[in-house]
Amino acid sequence: MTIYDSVQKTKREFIPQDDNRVSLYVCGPTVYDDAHLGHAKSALVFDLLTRVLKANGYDVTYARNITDIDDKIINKASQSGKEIKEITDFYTDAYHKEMAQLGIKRPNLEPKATESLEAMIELIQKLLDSNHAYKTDDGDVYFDTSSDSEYLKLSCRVQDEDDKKQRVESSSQKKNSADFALWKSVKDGSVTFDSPFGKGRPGWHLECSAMIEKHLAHKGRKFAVDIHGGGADLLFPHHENEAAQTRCATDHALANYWMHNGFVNIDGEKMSKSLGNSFFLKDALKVYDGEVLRFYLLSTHYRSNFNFNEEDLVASKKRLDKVYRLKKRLFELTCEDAKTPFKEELLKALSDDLNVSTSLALIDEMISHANETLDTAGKHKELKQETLSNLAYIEEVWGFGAKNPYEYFQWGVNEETKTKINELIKQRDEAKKAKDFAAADKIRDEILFLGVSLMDTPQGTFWERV
RNA sequence: GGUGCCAUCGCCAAGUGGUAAGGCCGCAGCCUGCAAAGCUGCUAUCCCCAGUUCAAAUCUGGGUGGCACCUCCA
Repeated sequence: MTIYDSVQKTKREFIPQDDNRVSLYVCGPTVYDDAHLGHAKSALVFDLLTRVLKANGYDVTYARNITDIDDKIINKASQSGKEIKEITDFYTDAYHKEMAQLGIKRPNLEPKATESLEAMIELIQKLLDSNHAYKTDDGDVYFDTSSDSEYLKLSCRVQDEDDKKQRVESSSQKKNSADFALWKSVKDGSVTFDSPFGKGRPGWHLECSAMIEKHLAHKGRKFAVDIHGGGADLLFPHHENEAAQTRCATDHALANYWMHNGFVNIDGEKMSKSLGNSFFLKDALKVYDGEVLRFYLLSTHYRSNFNFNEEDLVASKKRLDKVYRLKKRLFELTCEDAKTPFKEELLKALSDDLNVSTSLALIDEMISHANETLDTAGKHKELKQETLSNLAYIEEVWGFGAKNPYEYFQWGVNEETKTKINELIKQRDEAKKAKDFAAADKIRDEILFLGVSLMDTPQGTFWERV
């Protein structure tokens, strides 16, 4: 398997440190608001990665944190008059439910910041003891970036000297402008946690380093984790700072491979609060099947920026439809597991830094070939078995195609309408029997008006939501 | 201003030296009472210029045009 390492900026053969055991850490959400499509993209990418790693025989331990200590959460609490925990529990729960609708499996570990304070304090203490951190008169603790010769190497950045001076003057407590807070003291009596450095709260960057050290780190190895992932924007400063902390406080580097997923834009514009164009997952899920969103959001390479628009989503859905139509043709047959060339090819494509395009092209070709053979006369028992087995493999590795195909095509249609459609289909069947095609076509138009298209087959008339 | 990324058919999108995958849309046909679905066929020489090479979308240089990060952000 190969992975593009976004720090070395090159594709590398993936070799875990510890036999076939893989540790993967991904920066998760700060639970103060609803998840948007960007959160979905990130969670999807690493869900796919986990599935591909497992399909390659690796034993994967996947951790994704929940940031439940943060100024934005605290602000929201004070504005709304709610308790912190009420807010974080609500959004954590919503996050899980929405991601589940996208077919995203829960990671093995989901450490919360509030449950990792000891590990954070321990890490700060180590940094203070080794002179990589210092306290200010205000009671804050900062990481001393000048103490780390490797600082900024991860994100390949160059410190601008003029800029450096200016910023230090404006915040005199810091030794260097790039220094970041490990512990912020809180004096106004709002939300605080106790520590040997006084009351306060931890810095954001610290959380991930501490949680990795506590839950995931390979002790005594060169790297704490095999793969560290997150959104492209996190490379600097978040991952740079994380890596610095771990490097200076422990005997290993943070990660061997770094993976950063591209951004989701909406109709060509960056999602942002100020533009008011954040597309929340909960809203998208009202209009589209979660599985369609999964397919669409994963249909382009994870490192490219993704431009979400309805037209492309519709085109993407049509592609997924084909998987389900084939499944429909083989409905009621049971599947025996078998090794097929298709599976090998599919996995090979995905194992090349998640080459989803090639993988999807293989799926299209497999479907086309199966349909072609099924169209020609004959029983094709072997082909049917092989195809079913291939479809099951797609479900396992890609995470789509698991639904009942009839239900898939009728997604979002309420029971009342379903009854009405079935009634109209009966009427049309009678008209067809009587060779009254004008009446039958009129009924079909009526059904089409309900947003449903009909398909007459030897097994009867079926319908799909358009 | 600094750093980095990208530019392939109407749209989405693979392909990093050997002569352009796949999907959507469109057109023609088979099938169908007619459709839908499915199948078959057709549809690009890869932003521009120069260079390296037997050979370049793919490498080098220059240009043009996008984008991202540098501040909380997936």
